[in-house]
Amino acid sequence: MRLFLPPPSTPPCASRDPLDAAPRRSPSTRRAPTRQRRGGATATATSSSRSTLSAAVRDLLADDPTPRAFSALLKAASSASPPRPSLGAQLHAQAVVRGFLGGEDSTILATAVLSFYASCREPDLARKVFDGMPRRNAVTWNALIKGYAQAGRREEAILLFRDMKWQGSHVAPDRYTFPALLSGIGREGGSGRTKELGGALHVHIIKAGLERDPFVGASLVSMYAARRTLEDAKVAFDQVGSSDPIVWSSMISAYVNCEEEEGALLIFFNMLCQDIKPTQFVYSSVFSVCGRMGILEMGKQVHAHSLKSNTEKDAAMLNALLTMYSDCGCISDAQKVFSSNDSVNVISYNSMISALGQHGYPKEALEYFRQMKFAGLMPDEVTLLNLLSSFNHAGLVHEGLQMFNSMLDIEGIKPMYQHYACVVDMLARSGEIGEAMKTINEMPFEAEAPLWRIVLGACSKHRDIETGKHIAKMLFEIEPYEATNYILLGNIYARLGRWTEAEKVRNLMDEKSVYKDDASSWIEMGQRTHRFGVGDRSHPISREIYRNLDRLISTIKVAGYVPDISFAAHNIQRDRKEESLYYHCEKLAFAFGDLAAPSGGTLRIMKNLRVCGDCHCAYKYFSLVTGREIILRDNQRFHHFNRGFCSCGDYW
DNA sequence: CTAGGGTTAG
Repeated sequence: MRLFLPPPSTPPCASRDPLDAAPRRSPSTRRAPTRQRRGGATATATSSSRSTLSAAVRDLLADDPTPRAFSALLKAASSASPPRPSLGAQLHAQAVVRGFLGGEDSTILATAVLSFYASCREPDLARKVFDGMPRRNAVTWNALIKGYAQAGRREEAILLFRDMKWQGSHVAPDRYTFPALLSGIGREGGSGRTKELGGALHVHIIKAGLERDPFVGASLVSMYAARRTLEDAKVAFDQVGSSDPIVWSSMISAYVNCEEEEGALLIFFNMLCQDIKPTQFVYSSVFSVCGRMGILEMGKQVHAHSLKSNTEKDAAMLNALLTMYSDCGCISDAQKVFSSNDSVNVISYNSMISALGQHGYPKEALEYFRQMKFAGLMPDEVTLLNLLSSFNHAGLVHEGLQMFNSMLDIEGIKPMYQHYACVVDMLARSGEIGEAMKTINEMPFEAEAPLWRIVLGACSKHRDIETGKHIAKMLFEIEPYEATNYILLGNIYARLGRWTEAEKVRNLMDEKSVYKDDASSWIEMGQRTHRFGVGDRSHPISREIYRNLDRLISTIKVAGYVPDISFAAHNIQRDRKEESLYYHCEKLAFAFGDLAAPSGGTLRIMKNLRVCGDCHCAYKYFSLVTGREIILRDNQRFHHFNRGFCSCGDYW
């Protein structure tokens, strides 16, 4: 496997100025910043399409325009990004003035106006046009249905679908109707009823004989995916039986949506076997899968594949690639992807800021933030959230609070729930549990269980037993089957050495049959991923791994490591607790990596749960005695261990 | 230069 990026021998950005890597953009070429939408074009593309479109409208109105010309320009205006409602409204008004609308033969132009409003998320304006039309055809109905569906007004879209058949006089739903409808009913909100609705539409599709249409099929698959009914999505996918890459990409994202990463990869391989050329959409999804799974080698291979296949790179694909490298622990490669991207957008910056935050580089994140504004891109809610989060990971409470308090005034972004949650986390984590509770009480949102759980975790860390008990009690009522709540409360007792009470909490879990996901850690070596559970002896060279681990433990003990048995499993006798600590999955993964990789090299290790406190301490010593850099990803963030220190500064 | 369609990234 060829490396297309230099191997990660260069240290992460700690020693590099991220601005060196970032592309230089001249602010003078930009107009006043406009807020970028998801999926929007880059700022450069936007400003040019903006001017040409305005010019076209000017030219048109100066001439003696025909209805055909109006239709064509309306079409162009509805695909402008960002949407420009005023331009279309102007054309609409001019068409009225010239008497082009209202007649029997004005259906096409009126439909063009209608779909322009629909594309601007103004279904009510579209409806007005619709109601004023003497004649309508299938295109008209479909455009209006789509307008409502995309604006999230499901019920009205469905009603129109029904009316279309009865009132539309011989206008039958066609292959355009179902995608228009399905794209709207999949999304969040709604409940059992929409689920039935999806199935009912599927029946309509079959009755209409459209189940093999790729457009219909792709939207049907994605509708089921959004409703998280993967089995139904598979049925729809098989029914299409198409080699259309969009149907396949829809199926891949269905797996991703339903958190079936392996399944998504299998579909991808299947696709390659059948010689179906992956699109940017497919690569984006697969990069994301590799990142989530933390499988760098696979990610690199897919990256290489995308380069060889001459797929045109787009912003979304490169952003997914960037995130893949970061998620696999390669922050400097993520920066390289950013630098080589000549169509960076808000999401590129957000992704980079998020990555730097997770890896513990708040200053560098802030630099990208400055660079972003300098480039004329408007920070959005996610930008601010990622910055706050980077401060939180680094324990920069003062800076974080300052940014939070000024975000509305300086950036014009009103704090949302997640911003408050991040601040509460920040306060609680740093020991200001009273302030955290105060913020929860004063914020304009109701705290949800995950936030309470964060505060509970902080109570455990800072030994605040009263607040912890109070929160735990509440959480047990809201979500009695969430194992973490019990474990955190148990930890509070355990940390204070109150073993009987800790035991009581654990017993409560058993009584209610509440289970936690088993901890596991994995490391890639060559083309394989090696996964370890706690006390796992299933690895082919298990003996050598344990021997190496024992050796490592003795060495780090000499260097000063003292085991912390408060992190030992509960159901173990006291005198065995210390020993049980040694066989935590992350220690096994390191012992294996240390054996299998050339000495002195960087090891990247992943864990599905939060890293254990004792293992965190042991890793610092591991890095000291083996001279290795260790990059550990847990379910929260990255830890970079080097020469006996962790990048998190023991604050996490 | 007459109107309508599906799938990606933080």
